[in-house]
Amino acid sequence: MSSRGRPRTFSRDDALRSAMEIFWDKGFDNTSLADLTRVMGLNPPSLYAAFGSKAKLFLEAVDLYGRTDGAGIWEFLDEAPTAKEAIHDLLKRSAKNFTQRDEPRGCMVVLSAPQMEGGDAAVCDGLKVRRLEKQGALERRLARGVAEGDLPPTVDCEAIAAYVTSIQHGMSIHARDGAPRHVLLAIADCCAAGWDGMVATMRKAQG
Amino acid sequence: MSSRGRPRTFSRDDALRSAMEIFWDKGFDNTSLADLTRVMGLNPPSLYAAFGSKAKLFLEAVDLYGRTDGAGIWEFLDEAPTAKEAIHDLLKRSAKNFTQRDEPRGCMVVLSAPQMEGGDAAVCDGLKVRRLEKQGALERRLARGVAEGDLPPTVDCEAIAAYVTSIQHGMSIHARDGAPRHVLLAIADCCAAGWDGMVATMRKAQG
DNA sequence: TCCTTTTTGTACCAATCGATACATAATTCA
DNA sequence: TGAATTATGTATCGATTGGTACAAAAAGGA
Repeated sequence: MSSRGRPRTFSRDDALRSAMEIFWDKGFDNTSLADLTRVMGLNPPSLYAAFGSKAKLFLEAVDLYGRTDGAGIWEFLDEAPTAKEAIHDLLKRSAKNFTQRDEPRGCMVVLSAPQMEGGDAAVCDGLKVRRLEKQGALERRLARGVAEGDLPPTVDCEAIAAYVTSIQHGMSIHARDGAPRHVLLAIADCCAAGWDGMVATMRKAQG
Repeated sequence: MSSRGRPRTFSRDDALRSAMEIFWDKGFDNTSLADLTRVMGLNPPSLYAAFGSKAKLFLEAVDLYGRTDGAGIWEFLDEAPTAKEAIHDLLKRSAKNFTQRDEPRGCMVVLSAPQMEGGDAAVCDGLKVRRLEKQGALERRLARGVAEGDLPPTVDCEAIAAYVTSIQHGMSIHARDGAPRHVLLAIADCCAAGWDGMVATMRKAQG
């Protein structure tokens, strides 16, 4: 593409990963440009030339997170033979992923920028969109379970998807509060233990 | 007490409530001193004389939240005849409380300051302590259910308490993401629908 | 009345925030 | 080689941050 001009002396990918790590650890607001230039090993003009702005860099970092450290959580969702197994596996993977050594605890998409008034709109919306995308994927997986017969047609897939993401998002807060891995795994087991009764009892449009 | 000196011209209680409302809406970091002095109707020296610092004001505001807008959620916890009813009521009240008109959505204790590296330690720890206090109250209510026989003695009260708070904390994020009230209520119903199967299936120390 | 105590408003502090101007260095293309 | 292009390091921008110094004002106590 652009081979003209002075070549950059840093790896864009490495710099982006460093940015991801500190954004994940400190969050968008608590991470300053001084932090970023330090861990990325470059000066502000290079950062802005390569990434545009702090907010754009953050969104690229979130995408990298979704492709790397955050990806494993969702790996078995579509491969699981039943919706029940898919959900239980998702929550167990979340429990493990949120409590790994040498990594910030919890999910970057949930924690790194609170959905508060006055926050950077692009950043907050970007994270919200990513959260809702995963919830949509979950809802589709549940609908597939209905189509394949391992879930009764009476279940409300939207409600259950919201229920499961609620548990998963709450896990991130527990992880940041210091909950040990076995507690997060126990949360996943609570959901699994109640599953059969839930899908048998619940009905759509209970209003 | 101290009747000497020039009397203050503002109501400390009213000012604190105004501070609570904007902290709840914008979060600790996104709320500036300029915001606070504007909505509280006083100048910085008066704010510091009355409340000490931004962080101390915030913690007082959180306490006020716990005594007022956030209190209703927990009202029926100890009065409910069974643990199951107590939990289902707690989550239904949370769903309603988190989606009220003319109030910020979600729980102030969960949302207003993310537990991130580099944040104000007193603020983050203060919120964490309040979260864990509620989780402890929940765990005690479950233990009471065991003692009174409406829960089998095999259940892991710590795990279930973490499971329920996970759902509740996740609800706050859903509320901020714009989920309508009926979706949050459906989450509460999912938990209730699975309850009997969960307590019948789960066992302590499954490791 | 005078002294002490406390609050008030103005004006301001040093520090940090995200973001840039500018000159220089390093490369490709002609 | 010379022109065009891009990246680099230094030094800094205006704005905003949380927090105060200071003197005037308003009360009680002697």
